[in-house]
Amino acid sequence: MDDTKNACNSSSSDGVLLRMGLNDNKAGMQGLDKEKINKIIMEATKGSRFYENELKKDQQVNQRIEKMMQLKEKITTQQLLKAQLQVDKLVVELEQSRNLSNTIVHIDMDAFYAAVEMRDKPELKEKPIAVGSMSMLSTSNYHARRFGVRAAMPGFIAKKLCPHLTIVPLNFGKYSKVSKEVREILAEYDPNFMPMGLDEAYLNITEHLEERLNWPENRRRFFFNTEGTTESDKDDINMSAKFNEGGCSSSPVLFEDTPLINDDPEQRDQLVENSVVFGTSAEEVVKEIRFRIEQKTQLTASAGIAPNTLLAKMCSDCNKPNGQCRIVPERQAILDFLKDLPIRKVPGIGKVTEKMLKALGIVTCSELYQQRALLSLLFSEASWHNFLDISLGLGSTHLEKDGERKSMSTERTFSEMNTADDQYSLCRELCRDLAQDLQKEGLKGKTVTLKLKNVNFEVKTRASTVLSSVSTEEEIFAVAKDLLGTEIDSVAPHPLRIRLMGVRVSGFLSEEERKYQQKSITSFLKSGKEIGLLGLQPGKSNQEYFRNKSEASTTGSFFDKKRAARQLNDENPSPNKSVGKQLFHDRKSSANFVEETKKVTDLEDSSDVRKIFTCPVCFEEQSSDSLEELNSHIDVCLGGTLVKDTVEITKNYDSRENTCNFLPQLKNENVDECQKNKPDQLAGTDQSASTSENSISNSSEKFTQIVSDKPHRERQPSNLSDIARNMCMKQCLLPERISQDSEDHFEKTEPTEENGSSCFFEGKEGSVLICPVCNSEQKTRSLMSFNRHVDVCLNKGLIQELTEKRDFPTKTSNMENSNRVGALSRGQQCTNPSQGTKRSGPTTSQSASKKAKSNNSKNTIEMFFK
DNA sequence: CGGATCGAC
DNA sequence: CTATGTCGATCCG
Repeated sequence: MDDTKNACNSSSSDGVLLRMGLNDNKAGMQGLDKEKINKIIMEATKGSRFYENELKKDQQVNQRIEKMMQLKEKITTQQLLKAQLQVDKLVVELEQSRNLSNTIVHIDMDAFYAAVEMRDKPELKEKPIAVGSMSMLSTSNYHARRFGVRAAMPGFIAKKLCPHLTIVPLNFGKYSKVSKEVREILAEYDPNFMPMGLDEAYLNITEHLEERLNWPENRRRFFFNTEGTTESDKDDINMSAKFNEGGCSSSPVLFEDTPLINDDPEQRDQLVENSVVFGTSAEEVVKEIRFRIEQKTQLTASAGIAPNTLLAKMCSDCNKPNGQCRIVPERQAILDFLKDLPIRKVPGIGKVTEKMLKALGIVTCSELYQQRALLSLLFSEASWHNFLDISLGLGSTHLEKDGERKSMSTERTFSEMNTADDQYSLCRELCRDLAQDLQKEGLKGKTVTLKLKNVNFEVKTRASTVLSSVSTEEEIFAVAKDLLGTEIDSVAPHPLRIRLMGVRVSGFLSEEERKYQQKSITSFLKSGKEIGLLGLQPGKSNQEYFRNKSEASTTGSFFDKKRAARQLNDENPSPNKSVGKQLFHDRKSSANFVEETKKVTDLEDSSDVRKIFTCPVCFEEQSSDSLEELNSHIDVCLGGTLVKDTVEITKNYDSRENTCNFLPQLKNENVDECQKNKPDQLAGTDQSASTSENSISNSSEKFTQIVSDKPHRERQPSNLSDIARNMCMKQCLLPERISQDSEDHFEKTEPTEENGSSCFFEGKEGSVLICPVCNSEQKTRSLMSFNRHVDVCLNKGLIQELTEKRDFPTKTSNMENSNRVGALSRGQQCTNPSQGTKRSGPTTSQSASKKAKSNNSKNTIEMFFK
C-alpha cells in the first residue's frame, strides 16, 4: 500500500459542474449520457452570476486543499508513525466497543414527492416529471433522472436537459399526509422510530424481532389491497403499480386483528389466496413493512438493514428503487460492504470533503482506513474520529430522540431588491412570520441573526445577542433592523442589492433554564412584594409587571429617550443613513436591564429581603430601594465615565485555558464557580493542573524536536501500522515513554471543557474600555473582543510574573492542534452520535489505552480489507 | 460570540 | 427571466 504515489494534485477549475449532472446513466431508453448532460448544464450556466460565485467558492476549496497539502508535506515519517500508534490504539478500543446486537432499519421512500404526484395524476406516469418550480426542483422521477434532471437543480435548466419534462408544483400538504400514513405503519415496528424528513426514517426493530418469534402465522399475514389482484401479485410482493384502479383512498386491508378463524373453506381459501405471510427474519420484517406501505399508499420504498444507523442508511441505497439490502451483523460483512464503497456515499461526507480526501488519494472507505494516521494529523479531532468510525463501519446503535430545537428561522428569495424601504419592510415581515412560528412553540431566544444574499450570490450573516430573550415581532425587528441598517450603511452610498433575506432566532433557554428563570422571577416578585417595593397587585402577570415598570420609568430615563427615538425610526426607516449608527446602548431597553439584573441577583439568593441590583454599566452593586433609583444610577453611569468603574471588575485567570475572564462584581453563581478555582491556582497548590500543564509542554517540546529533526520526506514504509508497533515494543525510537506520551495526546483535550467560558461578563457592547493591564484604550466591537485583548495582555505581561514563580507554561502552541484542516459535521443527529460522544470520555479513554498498552500491543489489528 | 462553511432533506 | 428553505454541527478568529 504505497500511499504517497497518489500525488493527486488538486488542479483547479474542474469540478464546479460535475456535481450537477453526473451519474449512472444506464444504457437503454432515451436519456442523455453524462457528457451531454454536463455540456448542456454548462451552456445554461456559463457566465451567470451564479456560476461566477460557484467558481469563487471552488477556488476557496482549492485553497483549503492547497493548505492541507502543504501541511502534509511537512509531516515526517516519525510523526506519521507516532500518529499511527495512537490511532491504532483507538481502533482497538473502537473494535472492542463494536456492537452488533441491534437491528436498525432505514426506510427511504422512492422519489417521494414525484411518486406521490404520479400516483395522483396517472397521466404523468411514464413521463419524465419533476416536483418544484422553474427556479428549483425538489425531486424528479426516475424517468427524468435519465436526462440528468435531479433534485436541487433549477427547473429551467432541467427543461433544457429534458424539454418534455413536466414540472409539478410542490404540494406539501399532500406529502405530509402520505408521510403520516407511512409513519403509522412504522410505529408498529418501533414506536420510537425516528423520522428524518417526510420520506425517510430509522427504526430499531430489535425488540420487534424478538417478540415476533412467538407470533402465530396469522399475525404475520397481510392482504392485497384490491379485488382485482392477480396471481402474479402474490409471487412478487415487490411488484408495484398494480393497484392503481382499486380506490387508492380506501385504506389498506389489514386484517391482522381479525382472527382467521373461518370455517367456510371456500372463504378461507379466498383469504389465503389474497394474502401473504411474512417470516420472522429481519429481511422478512422489512419486506412486510414495504409491502404494507405499498398497499396503503401505492408508493414504494427502499430499505437498508444493518447493525447501526450509518450502515443501514448506506445500504438502503444499494437496491434503489423499491429494493432492500441487509448487512448481516458480522464484522467481516461490514468491512466487505465498505471495501469499495466511495466515501461520497457516506452520509456526512459531501462535495467538499470528497474533494479534499480525493486530493489525498482517498476515494473509497478502505482507503479512508488505510490513511487513518495521515488523516489524524491533517484533520480536526472531530473529523478524523468521524472518518475512523466510518471506515470501521461504526455508527449509533440506538435511536435517540432529537433534543430541543436550537434555532428557528425564515428566509425568502426574491428578484433583486435594492431600496432600503423595501428591505426594511421585508425584514419586518420576516420578523412577523418568525415571531408567529416562535409563538407556536412558545420559544424565546437571545440571538437574532440576519442573513443576506446579494445579487452575486454572496451570503452574509450578521448576528446580535441581547440580554433578554426576544420573541415578538417588535423585539426581533428591533434587533434585526439594526443589523440590516449596518449592512446598508456598509455599502453606502451604493444601494444594497439583495436576492435573499432571512431572520433567525437562536439561543433559546433550555428547559431547565426556563424553569429556573420562571422560579426566580416569581420568587423575586414575591420578595419584592415583601419589601413593599413594587406595589404589585396579586393577580398581575410578569408581563404586565414589566410593561408597567418600563412605562413607569418613562419619566426621563436615558434608555427610554433612546427607545422613543428608535420607535420613531422604526416607523420611518431612513434609507441609507444613520439607522445603523445609533448609539450602542440602543439595543437594549431599560426594561431588559431591569429584568436581567433581577434575574442575576435572584439566582444568587432569592430569600434575601434586601435587593441588591448590579448596575449593568459599572457593575457596582446598587443596594437601592427603588427601581427608579437604579435607573437613575444607570443614567448617571452612562452619561459619565464608563471606564473608571470598569476597573472594579474582578479578574479571573484560568490557568489551564490561558484565558482570563472579567467578571462583574456580583455574586452570581458564575463568580462562585470561577473563584473556586482561583485561590488554588494562584497559590500554585493545584497539583493536577500543574502536572497536566507540564506534560503538555513536554509533549510540545518533543514535537518541535521531531519536526526539526527530519526536514526531508521520503517514501512511506509499506506498513506503517506494523512498523509503528514494532518500534513501540522494542522501544528503539522515541524512548521517552511512547505510550504515556500518546496518552497525553489523548487526554490533553479532556480537562479543558469544564470550567472554561461560563464566566464572561455581560454588558454593553461597542464601548471604549480601558484595558486594566496595559492601560490602553480599547475600542471594542464586543465584550468578547475586549476580553480577548485582556487575555493577550495578561499572557504577555502579568502572567509572566506568575509563570516565573509557578513555572506556568505560556500558550501551548502545538501544530498538532492548530493548523488542522477544517472538519466535517458528523452528519445529522443520527449518523454517529453515541459512538462519537461516549468513547472520548476521560475515563474510558484513559483506561482503555492502559488496557491497550498492557495486553493489546501485539494482537492489535489484523489487516483490514485484505 | 459571530461569521463562514458544510451537509442533509 | 429563472439557482430553495430550514436546521444542526464545526471551525476559526
